[in-house]
Amino acid sequence: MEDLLTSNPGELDPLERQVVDFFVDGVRVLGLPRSIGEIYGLLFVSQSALSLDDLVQRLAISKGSASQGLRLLKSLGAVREVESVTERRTYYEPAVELKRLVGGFIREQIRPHLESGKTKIGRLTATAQDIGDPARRKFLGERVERLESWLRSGGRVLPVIQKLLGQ
Amino acid sequence: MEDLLTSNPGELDPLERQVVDFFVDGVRVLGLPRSIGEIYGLLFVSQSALSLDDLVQRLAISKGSASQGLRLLKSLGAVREVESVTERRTYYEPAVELKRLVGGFIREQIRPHLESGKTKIGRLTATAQDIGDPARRKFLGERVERLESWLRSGGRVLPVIQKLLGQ
DNA sequence: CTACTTGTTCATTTTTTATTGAACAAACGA
DNA sequence: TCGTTTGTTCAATAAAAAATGAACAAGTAG
Repeated sequence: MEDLLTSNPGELDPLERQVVDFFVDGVRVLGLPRSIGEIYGLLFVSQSALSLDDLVQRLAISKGSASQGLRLLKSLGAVREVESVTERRTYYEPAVELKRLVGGFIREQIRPHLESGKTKIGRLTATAQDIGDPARRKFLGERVERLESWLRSGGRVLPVIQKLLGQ
Repeated sequence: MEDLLTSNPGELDPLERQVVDFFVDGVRVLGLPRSIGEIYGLLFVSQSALSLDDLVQRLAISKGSASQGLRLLKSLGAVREVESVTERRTYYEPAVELKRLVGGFIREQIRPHLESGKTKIGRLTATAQDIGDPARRKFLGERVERLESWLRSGGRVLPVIQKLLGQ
């Protein structure tokens, strides 16, 4: 009933398990769901590209999870689609260059927050200027100033991180 | 029934609300619970130090949340205890130097994961060496090598971040 | 000693987040 | 055309994380 030549036993071998768990823990630090770590981990340890259905079978996750997980990983630039002339179905392989991974994460998960932070500080500045008590207004002005300086620092540090990890 | 002179109305004014929400969103990016953002935010916008009970009253959170939240913030170096000779109870004020905040976050939330990552890669290396098939073993050796290089990069980048944010 | 204040701990409950799986769409071939 | 394969969407459910609040400890004052 089982084909020993395919790498599709419906269960991970110990090494695969270890690698997958490594990435499950890894993505938790980044605030991403475990399925993301499982998918990326299995691709990372696999010598050949895998299809969505391979992931569903081997990780025992739902098609929905696999589909959504792959979408996020693609948006991060962490997986690539492998074109096949003969096959209709899509295969995926991991991007393993740290530069690309970090770049995608910064672009998709960090920059948007810096941007919305700037907007919110703008509104904050406006609200703070309406404060009647001068001492209070001065104090708040300084605090808002501080927030702006934090965001500026963030904006300056990100490119440096990317440069340092470039290769 | 209500004392208009104390800053303890049991409800936040619009500006305080805005600042607290700013930090609630901010800490979510860092993977910390909202109560952490609420507490730090209220301290940040307050001109005088606040007690645990002040936080409970004004934010309408439980004593448990306030106590645990303050503990985490203290461990991050994000709040300071203010000593008072006259008062028995402890008051808290926020640390507002980015250097200190980032340093604490790296020390408490990032470094430990890098360390445990190193350990796991050690185990991984051992497992990979037991693989029979030479081609497979070679492939896995390269991938594990890649993981090590990621962690090395992380270890190199963190001090640079800290240096850049040191004012 | 008792009553009160301040704060911590942790089992339970609530809230939030992730996962599932059924319904659907699109592409293909027979 | 209809049946099959491949993949997406999203409402319902399950799992994980956070917040609560009661019980407790330690200190203080009367």
